[in-house]
Amino acid sequence: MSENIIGYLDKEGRIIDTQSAPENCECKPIAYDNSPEALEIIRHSTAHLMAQAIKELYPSAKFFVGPVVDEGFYYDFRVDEKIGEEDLKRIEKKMKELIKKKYAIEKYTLPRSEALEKFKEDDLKQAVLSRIDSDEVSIYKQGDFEDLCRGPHVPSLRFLHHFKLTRVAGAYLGGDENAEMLTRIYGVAFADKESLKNYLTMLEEAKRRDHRKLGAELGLFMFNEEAGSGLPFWLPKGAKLRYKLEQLLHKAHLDRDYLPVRGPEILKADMWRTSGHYACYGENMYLTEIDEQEYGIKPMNCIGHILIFKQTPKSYRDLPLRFYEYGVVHRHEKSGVLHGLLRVREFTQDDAHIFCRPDQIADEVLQVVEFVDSVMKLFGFEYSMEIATKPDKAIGDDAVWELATDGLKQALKSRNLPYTIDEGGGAFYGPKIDIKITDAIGRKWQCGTVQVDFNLPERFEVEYVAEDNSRRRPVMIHRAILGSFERFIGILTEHYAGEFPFFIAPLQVIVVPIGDAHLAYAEELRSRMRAIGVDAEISSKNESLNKRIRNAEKQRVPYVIVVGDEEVNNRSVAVRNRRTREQYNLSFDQFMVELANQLHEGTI
RNA sequence: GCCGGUGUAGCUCAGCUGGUAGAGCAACUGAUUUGUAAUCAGUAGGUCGGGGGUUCAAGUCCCUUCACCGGCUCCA
Repeated sequence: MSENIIGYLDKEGRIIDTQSAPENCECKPIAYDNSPEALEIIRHSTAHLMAQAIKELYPSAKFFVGPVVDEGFYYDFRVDEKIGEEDLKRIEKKMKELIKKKYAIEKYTLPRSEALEKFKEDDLKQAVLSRIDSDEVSIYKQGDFEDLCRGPHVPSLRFLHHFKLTRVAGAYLGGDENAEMLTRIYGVAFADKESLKNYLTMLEEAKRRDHRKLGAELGLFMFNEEAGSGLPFWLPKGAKLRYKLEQLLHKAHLDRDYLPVRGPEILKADMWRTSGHYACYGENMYLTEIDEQEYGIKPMNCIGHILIFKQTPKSYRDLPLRFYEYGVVHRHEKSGVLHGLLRVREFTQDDAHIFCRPDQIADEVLQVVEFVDSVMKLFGFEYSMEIATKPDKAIGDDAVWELATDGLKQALKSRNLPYTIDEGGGAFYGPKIDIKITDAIGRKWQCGTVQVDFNLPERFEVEYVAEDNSRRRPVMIHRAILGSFERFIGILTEHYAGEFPFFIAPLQVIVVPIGDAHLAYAEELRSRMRAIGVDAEISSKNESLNKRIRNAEKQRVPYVIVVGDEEVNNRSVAVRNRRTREQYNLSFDQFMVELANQLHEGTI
């Protein structure tokens, strides 16, 4: 065995560790490096090493499972003591001590029945065994620590060096909300020091971009403890940013033949019974009573649009009919899931419902997908699409679901658009395409969604008159591009690290007059900029020039312009361009042209 | 909702084993009128998240509640 080999890939592409490989295996060796296969082995073994360390520090610990996940690994276990962030350092230290002992990692197998007997005192191991079908199970042993495990593992602890335990968490046994909660520790591991360092740097970068931190620094939004959690307040800068986004998208909707509508915030509970929300979504709804009648605050906007559609008889000539609304919705999200602007209890969706004939579905879905594409490109997001199918809690026949799901698949296939399947992830009334965007530092977020719905039109007896004068049922396509303004602005803030593109920046230009003598000129510049719709402010407080420039830069304003004697005399500006990080001089008229061009970039 | 953690001036934080609060920045006032990332000086700011308890004495200990943070489950 070569020094550097930690496992093999067999013909089917499965990873086999050195402990399991047969003598004359015709397998491809896996070297100790950062390949996905090698990392899988390294991380899994690091999880075991962590378990061994935990067992030494907390002898009462019992272990459940310790798999490899996206960026690292975790191990779930039960322990009498409370484990906090500080304890991670102790565990890491113990892990390093264990490495020095250079234990080999050995494997042996047992018949299932013997394993059941061997672990009869350990209910968590029993739980693991109950999830395994095979008659034979494997045990890995390092020093005096052994664990029921499928592998793969590195040959020896001496291969483990570059790891870090990142967080402690609680996790339900088997992911079941009603089951016991175990302690989970997450960690990361790499084959070399540099990769670990890069990963930790990325975490720092994510922290630096955190929209909650930037939101406070830039004066975008706030929350108020007394007012209630999950209820955002938009501060002037944030409201401006949001307003610009709304305007931009409003124009885009009008260009695409959408019609603005608006429904009420609260509807009688019977409406929600008809729609199925009461039964399927009731636990997330805020209900109240008015004049002895039960009402529900809307968690979605569909009903309003349906009732507006039904207000007058519709002809096939009216279809597709596209209603859109910046719909404020309220959802009782569990307290523990609230997270800045990314998960709140009151939010505004850029929601639309397209009423169309079944044969128009594919076209409409594609148009929405193209709409999404142009918005994502505008903000420089990559994205992927996922088709989510019928969930457990759902309304409507399987046949209808299949029809709708096929419609979505066909639309994407017709343009060779790639997608993956999220089994059981659909809305209760129909399947959907979820759009997952990838931000500047590689994180994925779900925002936009397209949902095909045959069920609500049925329940509300929505119809149109066809060419042959018969009554037909339209299909509803629910869709959102941004998802919600709250979540999208949170993501945008992190994507741009607070340096928003000019066309949505809440404050676009700060004019810094060097002295009082230049104030009149600065004011003239400001009013001319305002006249073309540019948000400009003057920084004329009695502070040093350097400090005023520093403060302007900290606000991440796209342009800081400095004006003194020279500029007043030449009717020019000294520009600091935040995007290009350049400093240059322009006549004011030229600068105005530059601003107008930048404003125009926000058109889709 | 569940597990673990945190909560001191607008913000970032200090306050040892209980002896009734402190810094920097921000704010305000004055001086300074500045050429590209923090001018100097002074003033004012806190029922230590809320409520209850233990104690001669609580920011510090206990209970409870609210909010936030890291996750789980859920989700735009």
